[in-house]
Amino acid sequence: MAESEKKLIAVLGPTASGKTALAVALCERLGGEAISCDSMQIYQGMDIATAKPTAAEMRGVPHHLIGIVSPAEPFSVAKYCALAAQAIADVRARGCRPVLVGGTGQYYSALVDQLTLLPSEADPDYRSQLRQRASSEGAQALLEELRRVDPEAAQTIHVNNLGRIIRALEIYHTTGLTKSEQNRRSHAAPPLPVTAICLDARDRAVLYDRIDRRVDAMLEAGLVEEARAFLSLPGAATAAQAIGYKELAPYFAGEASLDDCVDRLKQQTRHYAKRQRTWFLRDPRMHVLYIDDYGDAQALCDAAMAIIAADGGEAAPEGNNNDG
RNA sequence: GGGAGAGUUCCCGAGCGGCCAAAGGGGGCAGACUGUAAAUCUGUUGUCACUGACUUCGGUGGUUCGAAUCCACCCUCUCCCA
Repeated sequence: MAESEKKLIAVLGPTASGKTALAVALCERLGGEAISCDSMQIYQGMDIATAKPTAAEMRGVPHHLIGIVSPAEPFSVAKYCALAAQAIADVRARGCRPVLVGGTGQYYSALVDQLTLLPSEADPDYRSQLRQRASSEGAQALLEELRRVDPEAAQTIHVNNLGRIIRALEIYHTTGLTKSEQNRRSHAAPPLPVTAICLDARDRAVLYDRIDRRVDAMLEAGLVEEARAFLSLPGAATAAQAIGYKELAPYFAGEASLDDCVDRLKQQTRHYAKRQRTWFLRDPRMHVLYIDDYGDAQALCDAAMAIIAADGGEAAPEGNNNDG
């Protein structure tokens, strides 16, 4: 089977679930290259906080879309999709198997469902204008305005979610099409054939323990200094949202102890992990692999290979995968 | 030893005679998500036979038609004077 006919492989899951290790192992077995699906690892710097794979972890497997955008640059799903589609094509052209790996659900879904994200770029002036109106007239007024042009969208957006209200109005303002209409048109292309594997833990304590240990390791690796440097940079819209920096700000400001900030950081990471699970696990195409079902990385990789084989993307690996 | 104050549901914290299973926040649990997405937002959170009943506001005993709220004593903690 030609590489271009084989399904894309995707290794997804909550943070600290072991995506990188599994993806690298799969690449080694399948002759693959990893393509990151991570809204924060895409930025330059920010190495510790975003847990970018180290050279040792990559074990020589090429990784794409990591550290390629300046944190000062505005980034978006649409840009990601374009870059990722190109990366997938490049890997295939090289005769290699693309293995998507990451935890950003929105990027993953937009890419794999091949959403056609039409013309509407952000319009900063219009946005700030709406934001002003929201503070003077209230968000309810904006929602009512949206209801007039796009009742369908207004129905699904909560008043408190101002960002979504503004974006919906912005879409109409910049394209003349409603968000609902755009959403319908976005499904012009068929979804990419993919074997998607989501890592998860049956026992949530297992995942949370991994998160705690990872944060501790980040601190040892110099997270505090990286955060101090990052926070002193001028406004980096999207990048500034990364978990790992803003949580330490109270410490730098002398308003909280480092320990308290670190606890907060771990907490925020757990919340994030939950949101990731919610996103990935609702996808009916998702194959779930519970990390606590497997004794070692080898067994986990065998299980993943079995899923890939069963999903029609690859010949079954030699050896057996039955003694998990 | 003397004086002042505090003990509330998983945590913090409001309540100070009925409208209190008890505001608000945190945490937990669940969910949404189409150019901010590691973001933003929603629901839910004593128990049960769940449009009702039952148990709960440090403990015990009172006052009252009625108490988390008032009284007495006890226990614990904080602070001030010795």
